Amino acid sequence: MEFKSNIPIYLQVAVDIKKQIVSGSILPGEKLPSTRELAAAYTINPNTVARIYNELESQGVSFTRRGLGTYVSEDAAIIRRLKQEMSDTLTDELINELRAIGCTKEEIIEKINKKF
Amino acid sequence: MEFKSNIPIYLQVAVDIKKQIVSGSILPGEKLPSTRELAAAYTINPNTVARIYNELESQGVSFTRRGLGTYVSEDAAIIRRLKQEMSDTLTDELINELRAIGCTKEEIIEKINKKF
Amino acid sequence: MEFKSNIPIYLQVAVDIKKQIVSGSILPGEKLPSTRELAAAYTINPNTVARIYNELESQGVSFTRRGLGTYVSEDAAIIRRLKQEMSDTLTDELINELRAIGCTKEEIIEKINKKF
Amino acid sequence: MEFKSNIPIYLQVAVDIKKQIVSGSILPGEKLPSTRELAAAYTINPNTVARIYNELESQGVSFTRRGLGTYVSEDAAIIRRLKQEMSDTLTDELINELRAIGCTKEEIIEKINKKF
DNA sequence: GTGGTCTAGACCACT
DNA sequence: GTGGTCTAGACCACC
Repeated sequence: MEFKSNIPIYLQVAVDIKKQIVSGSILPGEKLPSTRELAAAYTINPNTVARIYNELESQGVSFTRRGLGTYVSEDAAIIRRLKQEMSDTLTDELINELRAIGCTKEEIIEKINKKF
Repeated sequence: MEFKSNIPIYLQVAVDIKKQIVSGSILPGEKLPSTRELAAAYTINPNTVARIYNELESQGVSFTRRGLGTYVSEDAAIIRRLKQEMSDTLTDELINELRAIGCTKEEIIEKINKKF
Repeated sequence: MEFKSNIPIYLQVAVDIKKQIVSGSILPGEKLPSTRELAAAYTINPNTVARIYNELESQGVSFTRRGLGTYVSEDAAIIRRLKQEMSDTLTDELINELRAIGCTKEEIIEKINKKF
Repeated sequence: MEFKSNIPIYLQVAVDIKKQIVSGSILPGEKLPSTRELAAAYTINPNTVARIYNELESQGVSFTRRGLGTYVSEDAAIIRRLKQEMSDTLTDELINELRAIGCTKEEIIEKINKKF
């Protein structure tokens, strides 16, 4: 994965993991990679991974079992909320960018109907 | 403007200018800033500006008048095509992301109806 | 301030600051010490202070102005919620400890009536 | 049991034992563990245990029968006084904290009525 | 083995 | 000056 320079790595990776959770490629209750594994996978510092897992945990997306590892939350409501948030963000971006270049609401909806 | 590290600056600026053209903040036939002006505005190298104007001209978006400067094309069809291209690219990208996290077409359209 | 060994420093200091906010010795909107100042005051590492302010911010207790500093939230509802949380925690502790040594509810209430 | 770093271990263990006596999990007249047993139970030094029993005996909570061991006092008045002391100390501490964050007597009593 | 915490020191962007 | 991020390396508690 390549990182964008203007967004903190820990946020980019957190979003990446959240996408995998929301899309179902990581299941509720599933164990996430160990901090050292993930650090190696992204070639980042283990402390940065700790921060990522911290971020996820503070959002209720994951929880940790001491000495065992970090797990995805099994709470379906949280996963739903997460999907809601992420799709809202993406939709907002879509609307703003298209509006900036002068698209009307109808044009946008037409595009989506055609492209999806 | 902030540049992303993984995309050439000249492309990022070209897209930025094209957005302004497509949205109407720069009008057909209008004179674009001089190389030195644009270099100063974006705090980039004048060589990079030359590349930007090359890029725009090769797409038919602008043309140069020897000794006078660079002008936006007056051909409405080209501007329309440009808007079409840009909005398509944006829509494709974001729809892919939205699909990846499991959004249906109906969900997206509903969101747009609500937020626009 | 002396730290208890079994509780993370960043949590102890965060609680300490929250007490000051709830009790009114730090007012809503007031500027908190700079990270380096607080680090010196508690003789801890600036990184640990960053974590403390992070913790407070993620709880909505504070916010930061880039290049200016960290400020206590001006949202009265958040301060109220904070007081609620902290008094609940203390009351729970009081109840649990006294119950552990065999006090009845009536004894506890009598004590409070007498001591307060 | 976890020890706090800033309070002598012998005092922490003495309090722990007194809690058990006051709550009734250790009965009046009951034999307390031998020095070596208690040292093993808390993984502390036998010398520290001697100090603990000294502390208890000086408060009249326990007494030693030469060659037999240490026993909890059978004097109900002493146990009552002990309970009084311990619950007073605890209540004082926590009431101070609650007052410091601006809780009124009524709020605390209401909370206790709700939670107990 | 796991995550959690802390220090030290660096570089960045913003004001 | 401010906070924000990241790396490096250490030690701890839990399993």
